[in-house]
Amino acid sequence: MAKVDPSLVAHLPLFAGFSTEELGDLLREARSVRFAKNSAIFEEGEDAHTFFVLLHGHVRASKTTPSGEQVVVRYVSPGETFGVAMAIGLPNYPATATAVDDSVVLAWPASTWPRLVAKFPALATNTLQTIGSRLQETHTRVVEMSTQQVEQRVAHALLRLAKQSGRKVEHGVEIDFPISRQDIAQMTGTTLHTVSRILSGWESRGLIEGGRQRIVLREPHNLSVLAEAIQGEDVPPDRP
Amino acid sequence: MAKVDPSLVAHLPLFAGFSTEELGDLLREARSVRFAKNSAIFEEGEDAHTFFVLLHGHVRASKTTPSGEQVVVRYVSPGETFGVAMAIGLPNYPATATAVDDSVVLAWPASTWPRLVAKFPALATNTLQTIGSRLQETHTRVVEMSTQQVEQRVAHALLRLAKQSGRKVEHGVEIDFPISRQDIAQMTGTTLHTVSRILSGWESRGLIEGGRQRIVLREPHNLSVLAEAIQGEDVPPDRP
DNA sequence: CGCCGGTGTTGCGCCAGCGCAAACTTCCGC
DNA sequence: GCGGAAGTTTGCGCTGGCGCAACACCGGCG
Repeated sequence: MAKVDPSLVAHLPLFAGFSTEELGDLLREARSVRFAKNSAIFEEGEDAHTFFVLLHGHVRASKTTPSGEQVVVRYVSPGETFGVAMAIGLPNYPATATAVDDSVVLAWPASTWPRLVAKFPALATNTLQTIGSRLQETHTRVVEMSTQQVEQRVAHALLRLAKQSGRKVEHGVEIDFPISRQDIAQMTGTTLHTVSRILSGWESRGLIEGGRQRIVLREPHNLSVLAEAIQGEDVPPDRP
Repeated sequence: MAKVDPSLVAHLPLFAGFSTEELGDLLREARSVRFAKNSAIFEEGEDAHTFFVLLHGHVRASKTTPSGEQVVVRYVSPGETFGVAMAIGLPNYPATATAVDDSVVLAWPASTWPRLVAKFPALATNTLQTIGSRLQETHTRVVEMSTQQVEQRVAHALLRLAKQSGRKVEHGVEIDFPISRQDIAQMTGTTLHTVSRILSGWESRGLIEGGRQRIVLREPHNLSVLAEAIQGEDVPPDRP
């Protein structure tokens, strides 16, 4: 637990439209907490006692099916909120959050939410925007899973990861946190075997450079070409 | 365009926590509009000039891919909001809305949203809850598409449709609006051929009763058994 | 420094579901 | 009541991607 400098977080979408004093008010109620790499921040089903803003590091949100398979819901980047279950009326977390890297978060007790929202209405509208974009992204994912082949989906996933967490590196853009083939499989609805095969193929074509929990995009452009590959070039069957 | 009786809509989630006068205020700004079966309410990409509450009928929200394939995002039931793009900061509708039945909606000009939210903060929090549940549902869909076979996904889709729009009928529960095999395919990420085969199979087993744009669930229970069918009964592979 | 567990690669066989094609049924408009 | 369009069913062959299995690699720890 530590004090947080308001100026460091003032630009985050969640705090848009807040004055310095208001921001101070808000931050006074938060604790700053550190989570070690691979530690759980909260578990699916646990009661949603806290909501978070990620300050540093990366967090994976995932859901587990009754039969034990995991699906990655999203990766959280610094500046984003997560664990806002109670804001949308859920008493329990709908997913598990794991720090994939050493991470630092701001944490508010969920019980403060109603009071904070009443005091700062912008909090509700800002959160609405955030949840709205996530809904959009998730719909995009559904559309991709419905219409595209595995290879294209993986390409899209990598490009998205690179955009949101890419670090420029000598020969391209590297995804800035440890990510396994298994993780990518769980993001795209396929198996680690298939992902491995696809990445191997791309690596031999020079599109990417792989490694243990590590991926570098060497030719993002050619990758996006691959991602948009058309399968049905003919006229779409319309509705009446 | 017509007046709307506040008492008819007071119980809707969007208006939770509103006094009768406040509700009157809100409704005064809305028009009531009728859409004929199969008419478009708005199109994907169009600027989001209006937001809606469905009073009567059923509306399909769908997205179209660059290559022309359609994916059904959801079916809207009476009492639900739709077209709230601007509330989440989008200038354009992210999907197309089509009346699948003769439908009646309440329509507000999008331009009134900021003023309404400022005046009635509950509007923001209620919408947040709504969008939040939709996000949950969409995540569920992603998980299903990632882990289940087509047959199970179709079973889930039918059960969900029956729950939200089922009409009790002599031999079971009928889905209360016209829905084609194609529609179901677009909800579950498969083809109308596969859906047709699956439904035929179920019909011959007496689980359902089909017809042109019509489905009756005769044995919902057995259908849910089918939906939960386990493929990997073994121990799940954990993370470290 | 050598072992060991987690991670990644690759070959092989199989099958769920797709694509194509053709026929059939139902509804609607004329 | 007749024609045609939309929706549905069904057969058939093919293939993308899965499941299994074996192996290779890397990095950390004792």
